Amino acid sequence: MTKQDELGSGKGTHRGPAIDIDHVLNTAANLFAEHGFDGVSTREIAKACGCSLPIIYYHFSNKQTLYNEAFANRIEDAIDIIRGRLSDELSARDRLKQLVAGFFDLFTQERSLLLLVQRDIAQVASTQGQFLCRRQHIYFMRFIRELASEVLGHEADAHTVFTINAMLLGYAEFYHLVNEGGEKLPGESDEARIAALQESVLRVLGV
Amino acid sequence: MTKQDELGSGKGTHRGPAIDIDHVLNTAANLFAEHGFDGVSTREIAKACGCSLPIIYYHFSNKQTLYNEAFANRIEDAIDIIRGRLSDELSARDRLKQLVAGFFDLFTQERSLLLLVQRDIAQVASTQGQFLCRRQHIYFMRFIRELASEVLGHEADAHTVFTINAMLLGYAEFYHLVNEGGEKLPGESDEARIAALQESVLRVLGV
DNA sequence: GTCTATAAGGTGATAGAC
DNA sequence: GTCTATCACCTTATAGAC
Repeated sequence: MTKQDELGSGKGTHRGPAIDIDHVLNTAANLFAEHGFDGVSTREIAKACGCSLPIIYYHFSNKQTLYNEAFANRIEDAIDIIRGRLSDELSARDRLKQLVAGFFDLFTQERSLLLLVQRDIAQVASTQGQFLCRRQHIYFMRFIRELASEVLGHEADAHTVFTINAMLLGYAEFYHLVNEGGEKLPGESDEARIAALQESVLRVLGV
Repeated sequence: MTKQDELGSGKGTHRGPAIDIDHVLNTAANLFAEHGFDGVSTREIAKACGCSLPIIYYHFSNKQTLYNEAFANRIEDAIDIIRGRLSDELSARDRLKQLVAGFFDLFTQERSLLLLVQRDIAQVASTQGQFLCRRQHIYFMRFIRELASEVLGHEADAHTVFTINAMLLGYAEFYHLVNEGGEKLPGESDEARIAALQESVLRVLGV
């Protein structure tokens, strides 16, 4: 929400901005994803951004705010990216398959996105955090329910939708776990994995 | 009662042990689960245990060691608990259903166990941590593969096993997320959820 | 084995000069 | 807006008395 002025709107007497807000948000998101909120210090973030610590605090009131904005900045477009890949001309079944493929691509290719979501989920389930991606979560579940219902020809029940959602997230988690862990992923290529995952989703739907 | 510990073999001139190792491990596991490795200090753990900080360091060489041992202590019996619930007399299909129910019960009833596993997985996928529950993970996947193969009558393919595993973990994660998040879980009771989850697993298998 | 006291350094955050 | 310097506190870990 709080997208900054970017540049140029200031007093104008000084040299150009020494800090690129978008760069800070991206760098912070990556570090938070890797090490978690408590695992990275504001000093480390400043250093990684090539700027001083106080300038961070000048633009973000505190560490939590920086985290929240970095998180939002990284995840805000995620749903739109998946949605943008759907072509309306296809059948509901094929759109559902595209949805699965889009989710797979997004969360396997951008590891930091998944890590942020993972940490977000874990925090909600422990310290009653705020569930920063609640909006996206609800939206995505509704999305699946609509497509699933269209495929089925009747309203999909809550449990099936819940399970499909869980399967997709769990799959992405295991994907990175197995991959970075040095073990062998199932299938020969990501295309084959997507096809198999789509097949599994349709099976859970019973079609 | 049973556990009071075996270090009475020391000098013997002092009063009894002021520290219960098992209590420390349990307390530490709970705190680490809630707040993560970096989110809790050794001081907080000592305080929660009702003992001094140095005595922690006397028994555990450093914080990481305490974490590893607390983690191991909490997760070591997990697989056995699930396995112990299986009765050999049943069909492979029913044993697979029991496996799913056991997994569900274990990871939904003991939230801290799931949180530890979640954090472990996230860490492997980021800082190349050690994957503390690697052994259990491999064991569980093999377990599923064996039962699934028996149900199918032929060797289950890697992707199906992978997906089922992912579905079970993702389900448990979402269970806590939705539950603590104040939203409504699918189904009317855990029994109904288990039944639906078993059904989904069998559908993924295609039986 | 257990304690008090403390070392050595990192943390979030800010004051104040420019 | 951006910096240097700094505050007050917290961190992991240990030394040394008992």
